[in-house]
Amino acid sequence: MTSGTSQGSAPVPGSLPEPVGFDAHDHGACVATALAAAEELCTAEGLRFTPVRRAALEILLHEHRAMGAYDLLERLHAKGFGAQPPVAYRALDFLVAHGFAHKIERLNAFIACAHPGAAHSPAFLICRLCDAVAEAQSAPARGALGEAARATGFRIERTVVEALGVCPACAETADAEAGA
Amino acid sequence: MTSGTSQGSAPVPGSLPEPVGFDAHDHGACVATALAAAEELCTAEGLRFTPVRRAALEILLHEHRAMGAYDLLERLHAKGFGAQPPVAYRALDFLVAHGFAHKIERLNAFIACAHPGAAHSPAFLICRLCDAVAEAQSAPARGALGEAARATGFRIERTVVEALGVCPACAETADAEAGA
DNA sequence: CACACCCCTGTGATTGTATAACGTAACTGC
DNA sequence: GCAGTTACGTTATACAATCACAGGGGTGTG
Repeated sequence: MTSGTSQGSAPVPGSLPEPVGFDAHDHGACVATALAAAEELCTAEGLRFTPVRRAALEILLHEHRAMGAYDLLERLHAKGFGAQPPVAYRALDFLVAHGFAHKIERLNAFIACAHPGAAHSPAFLICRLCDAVAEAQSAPARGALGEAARATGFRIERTVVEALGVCPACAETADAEAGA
Repeated sequence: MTSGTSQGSAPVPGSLPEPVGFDAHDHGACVATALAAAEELCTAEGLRFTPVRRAALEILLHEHRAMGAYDLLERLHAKGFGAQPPVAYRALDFLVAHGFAHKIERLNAFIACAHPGAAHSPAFLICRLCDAVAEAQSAPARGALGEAARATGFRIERTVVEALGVCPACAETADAEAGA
């Protein structure tokens, strides 16, 4: 539970945080499902799920990892869309604003939401070795900060919760190397 | 109450997040105290509290708000230090690494630590209108995420907790404007 | 003392992230 | 068709961060 994002695909720690290898991955189904859900949600809410926005979400879902805005821009351009930064940023703004994607502040990167539709304030587990990101729920964090905020009269609207550390796969590899 | 940082100096919401007006502020004393404490800590730990690093901390303490790296760089340069980004980033790396300052990921900015010396994992309250930042404690947040992490085998090393919202001063102004 | 070594500092150049500003195109309702 | 609104395309630029390389000033050893 709570997890549901990357993690499983954890690459070799020393390597670059590249696509790793989705060649024979069965993302196809889950990507299609998520896209359909997003489309339905947009229709229901009167939002315009335009081609760029759809393509951006599709790419994020397909990659299944945190992507930089310029990475996304490159892919969008390859698909025939514009090549200028605002193309990517406007699509990302839309996706983030409506909960289809999240921004990982620590990485200056974006990732498709793992629990689309559900109203949630997400928390992330970020591996500092392979940059894999897992999405969890953070509602409880409001209890801790909420008190401090109430005491000072601060009105919380949104929270960013990101835990840095080492994912299971990388920890295993690191331990093995340390032992050798 | 946890606070202790900016907040009190809250400017007009529409205006720029400028220094506001520290003219007749009595920071002098607390800046000196914090600097002395940092120096002592460095001596104790065998760290080199070099002139650039000291000047950087002094500026952050004096400003008493979240500063961009280039803001800091400008000030350092005005004090006779180098003018290139690495000058500021290296000093900031040192200060952050040893707990004398924190990075506010959401703002890509840095702020002097409000509880120097004490081992802590800080949380921040960030006003989206005036960019004022207050530092609180977040240790409890680990309870929430800690469980999720344990379940997945993720080893947490550091947490970033940042709450976005509206500070008391800005809320007051906004309410007044809404009523008018 | 000479030497190598390491850490810190300085500089130039480059990459990456994000937004401002402006005009245009497309969809909506009348 | 026309006006209002929203999204898109393009140019340019501000801001954030890193790379690569050149000196300088300690310290420890021979």
